[in-house]
Amino acid sequence: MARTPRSGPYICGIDAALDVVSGKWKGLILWELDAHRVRRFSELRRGLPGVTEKMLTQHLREMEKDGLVHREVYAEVPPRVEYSLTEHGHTLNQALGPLGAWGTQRIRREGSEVVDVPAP
Amino acid sequence: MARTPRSGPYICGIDAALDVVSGKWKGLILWELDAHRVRRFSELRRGLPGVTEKMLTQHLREMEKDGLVHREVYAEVPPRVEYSLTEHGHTLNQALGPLGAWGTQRIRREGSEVVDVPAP
DNA sequence: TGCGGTACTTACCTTTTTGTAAGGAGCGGC
DNA sequence: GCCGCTCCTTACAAAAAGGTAAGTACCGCA
Repeated sequence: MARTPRSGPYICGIDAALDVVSGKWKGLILWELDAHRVRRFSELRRGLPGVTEKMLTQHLREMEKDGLVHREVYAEVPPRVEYSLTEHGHTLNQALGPLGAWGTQRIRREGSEVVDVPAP
Repeated sequence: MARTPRSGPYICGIDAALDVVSGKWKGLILWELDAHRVRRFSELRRGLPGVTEKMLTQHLREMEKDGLVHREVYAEVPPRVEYSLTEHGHTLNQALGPLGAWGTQRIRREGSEVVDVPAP
């Protein structure tokens, strides 16, 4: 998604919402953070099979800028950084609920493969 | 979004749903078709300020393949083609409802510009 | 001394998506 | 005859998104 011509002008709410969720891993990041409340960088990486460190940081930074996730850095060695959903991130996730249900139906209809990621 | 490695494997429903809605104009197309029930190609084009004919056909074809829109061709001269939502397209739109509301809130929060498209 | 673990950044390259411009088929109107 | 209308298609070009690989800094452990 474009980063520069960001933040509108939007034609409708869908537009504005899709803007913050579209990105290869954002849906999953939201899902992971919602399921676990708090996750460290490496936990997220392990939770998203195939994501690279670069993409993960990039997406997390964008979501932070969009006010969806909170980033807490602990000045320790080795470093520890914890990510969690903000209030807005949480409400977004709730708004995504029906969409997720629709998607699940679609998967069922199409008989597409689904990769199941076991929640630890 | 990728067209070739389509239809999964998906990790969750959100994933599957976002796959069919991500595309620069898909949200708006859905919105237009939901608001007017039936629209001709040229009406859609006029309804989506800035869309090119190529992108519009491309997106409509993908959405047709995804079972979201129905395409009715009338063998007339000049040609007439009417687009409408299928049952799945309709339920998708309903599932997008909460997301749209969230987006509207976000726009309000951020004070982003919104381009209002007058519904004819 | 060298390796592993953490959480990144940076430079570079490939793939995907979007845009630009042009053409086409058939008919009515001037 | 030529223009305009409709709904596209095609070739090409630009922009954006994603991916690869390497490097950084600090410490504990063997």
